[in-house]
Amino acid sequence: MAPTEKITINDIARRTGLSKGTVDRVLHNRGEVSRKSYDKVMKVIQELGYEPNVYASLLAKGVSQLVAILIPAHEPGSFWELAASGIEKAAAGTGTIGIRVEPFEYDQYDIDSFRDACNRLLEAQPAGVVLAPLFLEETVTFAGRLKEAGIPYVFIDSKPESDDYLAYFGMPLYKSGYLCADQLTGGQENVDSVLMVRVMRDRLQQSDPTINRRAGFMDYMLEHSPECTLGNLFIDPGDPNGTYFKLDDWFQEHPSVKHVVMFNSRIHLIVPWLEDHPDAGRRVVGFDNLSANLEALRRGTVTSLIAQHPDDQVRLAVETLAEYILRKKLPPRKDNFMHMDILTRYNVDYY
Amino acid sequence: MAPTEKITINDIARRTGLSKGTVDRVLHNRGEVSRKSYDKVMKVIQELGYEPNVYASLLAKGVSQLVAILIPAHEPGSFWELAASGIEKAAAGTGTIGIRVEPFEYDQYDIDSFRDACNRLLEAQPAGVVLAPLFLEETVTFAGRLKEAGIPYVFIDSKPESDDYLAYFGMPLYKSGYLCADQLTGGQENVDSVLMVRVMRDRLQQSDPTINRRAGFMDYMLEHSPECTLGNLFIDPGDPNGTYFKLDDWFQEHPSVKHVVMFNSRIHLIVPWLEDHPDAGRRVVGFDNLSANLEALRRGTVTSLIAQHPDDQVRLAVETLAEYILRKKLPPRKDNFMHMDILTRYNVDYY
DNA sequence: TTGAATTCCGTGCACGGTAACGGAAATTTA
DNA sequence: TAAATTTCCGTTACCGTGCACGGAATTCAA
Repeated sequence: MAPTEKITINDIARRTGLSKGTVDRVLHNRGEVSRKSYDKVMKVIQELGYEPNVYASLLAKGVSQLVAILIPAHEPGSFWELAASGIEKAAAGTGTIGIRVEPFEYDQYDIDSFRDACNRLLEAQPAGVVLAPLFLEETVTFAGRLKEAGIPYVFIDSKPESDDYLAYFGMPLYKSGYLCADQLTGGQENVDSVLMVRVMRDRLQQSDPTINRRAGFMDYMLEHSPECTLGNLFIDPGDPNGTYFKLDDWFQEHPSVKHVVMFNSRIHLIVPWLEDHPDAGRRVVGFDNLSANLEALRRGTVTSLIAQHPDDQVRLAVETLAEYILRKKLPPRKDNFMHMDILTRYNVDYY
Repeated sequence: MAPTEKITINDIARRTGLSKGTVDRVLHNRGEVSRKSYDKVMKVIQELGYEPNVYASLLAKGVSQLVAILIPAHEPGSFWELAASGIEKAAAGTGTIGIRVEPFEYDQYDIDSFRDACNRLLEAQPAGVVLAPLFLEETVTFAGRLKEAGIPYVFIDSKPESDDYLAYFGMPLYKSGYLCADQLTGGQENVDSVLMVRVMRDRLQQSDPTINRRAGFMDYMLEHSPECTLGNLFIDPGDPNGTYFKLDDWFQEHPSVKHVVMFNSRIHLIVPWLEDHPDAGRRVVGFDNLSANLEALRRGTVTSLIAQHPDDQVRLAVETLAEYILRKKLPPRKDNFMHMDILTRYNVDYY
């Protein structure tokens, strides 16, 4: 029933006058083949357009290949929990036949735990790795080790300057800031004041997606509301009370401000204050579909969220690796910028 | 390396004292097995938690299974072209190992071509079918034939009252109308006038998603802008000039109307008129990411689009069928309401 | 009781590829 | 030149299922 006769390793053996053992050796570059035979086999493979049968290969190999995922521990309600849910999806679907997926987690505030996770990962001898470069420098050196070991890797969320990765899946960060500004202002020109709530970062040398987002945001504002005052308020994610009082103080001084934005996934941190001080005309925009954020969106406290699909990023990363591992196929694009979802209270339910 | 020793059909044969041939016969219910042996085998299968090896199975069978897709012909730039693109995705990815995907197309305005496509489809003896119920009654009877033949099927886009389908993937239509209204008004209360552009339908007994959308839309308006006048204008998709003149006439009479909406994928039909008569304060909302619609969005003529993912619907439908065909696994949910994307000029580029 | 028809089951090959094993041929060494 | 290596290649036994074939055991008919 197949459109064309599937050609097998035996066909190649026959056509070259060699045995399938030899053909297998050239297919997997494991040496012990003379130059002449090698060329002959390669030629016939080209001519016939041979493609190995994945089932047979997997069946013979017996073992499934491991794809390791290196991400921060997914505390409940955090951004990385969303990514982790993609692991199950990737592991579940038929999309990953012959591939096992295993997460290696670390504390995103503890660089030693990161190093530790890297080592554990390498010991597991994965055939491919998915990783999010939180610790920039460490990630680059780790990528070096992977390269040395001949293990392909795919970045998600953001990526370092490196160039040896198989693929990247993430959000266009600058653009997301731009979109964010449009959502915050509702397309209105000449907004006169905006509050940007930011998180104090004590961790060093981390890759910070919010920098690019803020840049995009500010460029939009410059174009559409050049006179706008952009206020900054820094809060500490570990200190809810302090956050609350800081917001109290800030709005005491700027009572007329109607637009509030945060560039990371933690808009939920300021929701308690906002709900204690309701304002019908206020617009609040944040990022990412954490459950706490979604709740606030449903209640109307948050006007809209800009969400990426960390689970899809993981899924696509795994599928890309699977395709590469099982059939040595390179992805069509190295850098894959993914769609940004706009979430409002009216489309959040079927998310 | 596998977590637990994989148990095979031979293990079962040994444990039951029967041969693998017999085990195979009970696994596939193809008879010629005594009641006693059958029970014994089933018992051991339960105990050991046997799961067949997909590779070996596929390898032995040799042929991959066919999943047939029954959709309207995808004229360039039409909604169904988007769905068709999902076929390639489904066929390409490793997601569909062992599964061939083949479209069977018909003219959505010609019921005979639909019947014809149904027959061609059945002759191909598919192991599963994906279908969109455009011709309602015909679809129901066709579903009956599928059921009779023991072929599982999955609905996309919309679904009839039937209950024998394996799964459904589609948009929550009523909700999408609600969301649409929110986008059109930008969250403003007390909009005073809206134009709903509608398409004349000559085809009968078709399932029409726009009915539910309009209902959701009108309920939103009733809640937020009870005084709003909802104007209707019917156009003929085959007559661009007539459309243009009708819009001319209508806006002659209602020059102050700033809100225009369409409930199907053809907002692009009124774009020429809109661009000839620009209005900075106008808001225009439509559905679906046809390329013509996206262009209009980029140019700012259309304010926002509400898009589903017809390609994802097809992909998920195929994967669901694959999972069922290859491993007899039922989908976690029968009815899968999918996310509605809000597209604006600022997030359209990475769509 | 014997032959024929059923029912039920085991055997063995095929599917396409993997990789260990061992041996022939070519090359090097003494 | 014979022996010791090295290079290169064919053979073969799997991997877990599917399925055709044929035979044994049982039931039925005569």
